[in-house]
Amino acid sequence: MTYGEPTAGMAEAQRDGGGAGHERLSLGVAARLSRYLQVLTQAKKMGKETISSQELSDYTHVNSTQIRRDLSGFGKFGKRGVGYNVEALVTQIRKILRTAGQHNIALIGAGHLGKAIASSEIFADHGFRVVAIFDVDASKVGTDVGNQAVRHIDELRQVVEDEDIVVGVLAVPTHAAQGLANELVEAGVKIIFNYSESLLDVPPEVTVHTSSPAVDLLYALYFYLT
Amino acid sequence: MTYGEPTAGMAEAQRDGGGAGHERLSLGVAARLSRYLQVLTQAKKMGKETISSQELSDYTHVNSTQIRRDLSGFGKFGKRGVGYNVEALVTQIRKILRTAGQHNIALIGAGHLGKAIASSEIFADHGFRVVAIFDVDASKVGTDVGNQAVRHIDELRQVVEDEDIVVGVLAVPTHAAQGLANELVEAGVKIIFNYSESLLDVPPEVTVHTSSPAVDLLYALYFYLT
DNA sequence: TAGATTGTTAATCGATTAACAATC
DNA sequence: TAGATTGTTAATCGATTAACAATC
Repeated sequence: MTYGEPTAGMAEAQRDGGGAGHERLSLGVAARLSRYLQVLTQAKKMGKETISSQELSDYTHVNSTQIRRDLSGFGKFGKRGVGYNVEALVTQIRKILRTAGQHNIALIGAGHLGKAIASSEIFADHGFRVVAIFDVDASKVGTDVGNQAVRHIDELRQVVEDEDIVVGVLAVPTHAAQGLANELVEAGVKIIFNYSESLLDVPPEVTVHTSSPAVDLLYALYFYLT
Repeated sequence: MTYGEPTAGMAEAQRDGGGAGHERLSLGVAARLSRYLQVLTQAKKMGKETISSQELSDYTHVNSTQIRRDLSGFGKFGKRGVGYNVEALVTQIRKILRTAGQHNIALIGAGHLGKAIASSEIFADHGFRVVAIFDVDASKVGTDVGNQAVRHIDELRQVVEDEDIVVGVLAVPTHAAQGLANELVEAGVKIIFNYSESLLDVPPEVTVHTSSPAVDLLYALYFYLT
């Protein structure tokens, strides 16, 4: 039972790999592990000590058998009759996803959405730290948002370099998104999280992830209506 | 894309009976069609008249052969050598997803996030209309957000009934989310879009979709780091 | 015509699921 | 022990891909 290894010749280190696995996870496995992590992180905050695959299934909508299968590919993390230790599982999954460390992100846009993001803990809980907030609007530059001073976009390149920023979050109007995406790319950012509706054109080495709540709603609605 | 979101009773996959489905779409197909719709909607706004499966692939990260396969299951929408007519395809997919109509939604929370959502077009573009905004904070009630007056949460039940609201969007702090989810459920809402981190417990007939940008970032980061 | 792109097939691979023995 | 839940198997289903004829 190997997970996502279109690359041949790496069949080892699977069973009890834990963090020792060297294979790239398949897209599906990586996506699901990330979702388990989301639930586990919150469960941990709520003081929950153990969690069963069925409970994880209820919150993630992933089949419980598949959850057990996903996890057992990396080790025997559970205890029969009991479930999984929440804290230990968080640690294991972070190791598997190699995202145990801290990551600095740049936030572009100090409007309502930017403020909401800056003051939220959703990123912080997963090791992402908003180290700088930028805006093009001179009247916003210098004001405080989420205990940081808003900087002018001209400082972007320098900050990305100094802070080793890989991720940029675009919380700007749709019409301004492509231009600011270009600036992020030029500054060296590799992952752009796009909250606008704009279809962003970027070089192949840059990944764009576009938030699309309406699409998610359409999808949920379809299954409600049928 | 949302990977693997099985719900109970999704076993009815679509039979390729050649054409207009009366059958329920598989989760994967419904999720992908929703994403095509997102891109097409924006492409239409930008004045694009035709789009190829390869272009759709670039923006959605779905294989182009699969896109053609998904679409050809419902009809011959494309023109060889040219591509798909954007406007016609939007209409077709809306029909397939049975979300061609308008849907009223209730927004809970008039903070930064609530304001960002209310003034955004992301929902409106897909036929969702925010018909009411609620908050528990008396000092916010009556103020204008996105050209609507904020109402007190006590009015929720009546408004849901009057406006035939199926979807509720929770843009509130994590600690308040469960209580307000309960109110939404009691008011008769069937789909809750949760922007907080809270793990919401709801009855089985209600669907919760939790926004999780940090999870999406973790996922993107994994593929950048490996 | 020449180039582009769809619609479709067939083969393969990965994901999903039910079921249940193992074991806490 | 009795109940609960994991870890694993085997079967099935869906996704992915290459390839290419059809046709704009």
